[in-house]
Amino acid sequence: LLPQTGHLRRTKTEVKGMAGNPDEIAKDQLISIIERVERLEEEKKGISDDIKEVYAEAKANGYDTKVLRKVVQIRKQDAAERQEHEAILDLYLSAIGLA
Amino acid sequence: LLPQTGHLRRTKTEVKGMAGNPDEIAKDQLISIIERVERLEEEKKGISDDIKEVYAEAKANGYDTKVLRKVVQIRKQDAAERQEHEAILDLYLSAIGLA
Amino acid sequence: LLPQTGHLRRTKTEVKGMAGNPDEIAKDQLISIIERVERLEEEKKGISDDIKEVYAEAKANGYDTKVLRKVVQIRKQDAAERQEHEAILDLYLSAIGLA
Amino acid sequence: LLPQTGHLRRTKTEVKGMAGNPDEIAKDQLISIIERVERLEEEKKGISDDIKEVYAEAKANGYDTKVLRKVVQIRKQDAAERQEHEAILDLYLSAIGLA
DNA sequence: GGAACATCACCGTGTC
DNA sequence: GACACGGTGATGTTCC
Repeated sequence: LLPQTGHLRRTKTEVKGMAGNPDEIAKDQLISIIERVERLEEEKKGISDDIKEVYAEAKANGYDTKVLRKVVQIRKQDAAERQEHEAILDLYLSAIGLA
Repeated sequence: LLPQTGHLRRTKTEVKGMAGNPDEIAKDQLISIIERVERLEEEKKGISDDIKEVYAEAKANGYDTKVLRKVVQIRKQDAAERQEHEAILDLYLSAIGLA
Repeated sequence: LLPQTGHLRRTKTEVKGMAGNPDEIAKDQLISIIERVERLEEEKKGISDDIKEVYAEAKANGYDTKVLRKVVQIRKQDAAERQEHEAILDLYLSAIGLA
Repeated sequence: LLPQTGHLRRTKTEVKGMAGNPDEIAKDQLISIIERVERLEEEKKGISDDIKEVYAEAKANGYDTKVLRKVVQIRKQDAAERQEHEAILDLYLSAIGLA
């Protein structure tokens, strides 16, 4: 679990030092990583729930959520395509020395 | 696409009125729904990127991201399981008439 | 739809040969694939219906199908978990260089 | 877990009878239900795996599995529609007394 | 190839 | 008692 430093780590019981020793630091770092990820995933779940709410509200107003989802999807694709087209254009411009 | 109001809707060209007519309202509402969803999905993507960053940073510090992801997953499962066990208990109690 | 062989395929009308030409073979192969999948999906649906029947019969005998489904689910999870635990152990052992 | 007979069941320790008493029967019945479901779900999983295999084999032969899946889906929809159409036709025929 | 995500179908429930 | 709804579990797709 600990970062791989290229050698087998000393076991915890070998460590007699004060707080601040490498193992402690690594442990804190590990906990920090885990908790940051967990915090972000909670936020992400919150957003997902918000999206569901929007669709639920739309449905309550008589919209067909399946169609709505399709619309959002298509617009996303279009946006991606536009970006793609610009990238190609840039490529062409570069190719003829007009970057 | 428009909310189903139970009758055939007037076509747009029949409408001569000022802003504020039902079609306009419906259109605005539709746009509002789409944009709210799109905004939220952007936020969601941002969070996903943040999570990737955390893992990337961890990897740079020598951690095995595969293991890290596993740890996060296990902790999530454990939390879910605790909840699940309570739900099962309730279910069983109900089943034997001790709700 | 046809398998990509890396070159543009001859159109059907160009082919004058007897049965056994590549296009025929490809066509037969395609039909075979589709029909095998369809046959299997029918079987699968049959099994799903059988499962529904078992639950329906159980319900008729006074069992709470919700609880029954839960029991089946739990047993499946338990089996999966046992497998999972071994996988985690392997992963951890690898992580500390004891693969 | 046991079938609901409308009253709280005697606890097991109250039962002094020989094999063949109602509790034993209920228990056997319960086990039978669970095992039949589990057996069927295994079969179902087997079929699913078979389907995956067919697609894998098709892929190995150069087919685009995404397209293949689409084809299967469309054919299924068509079949369902045909059935639907027949049902509507029957309905109309009944309506005019030509059932 | 496996995990995360979105979609889809089913089941149980409330309503008329 | 059928139909619509929400929640839940399975399936298919995408990303890594």
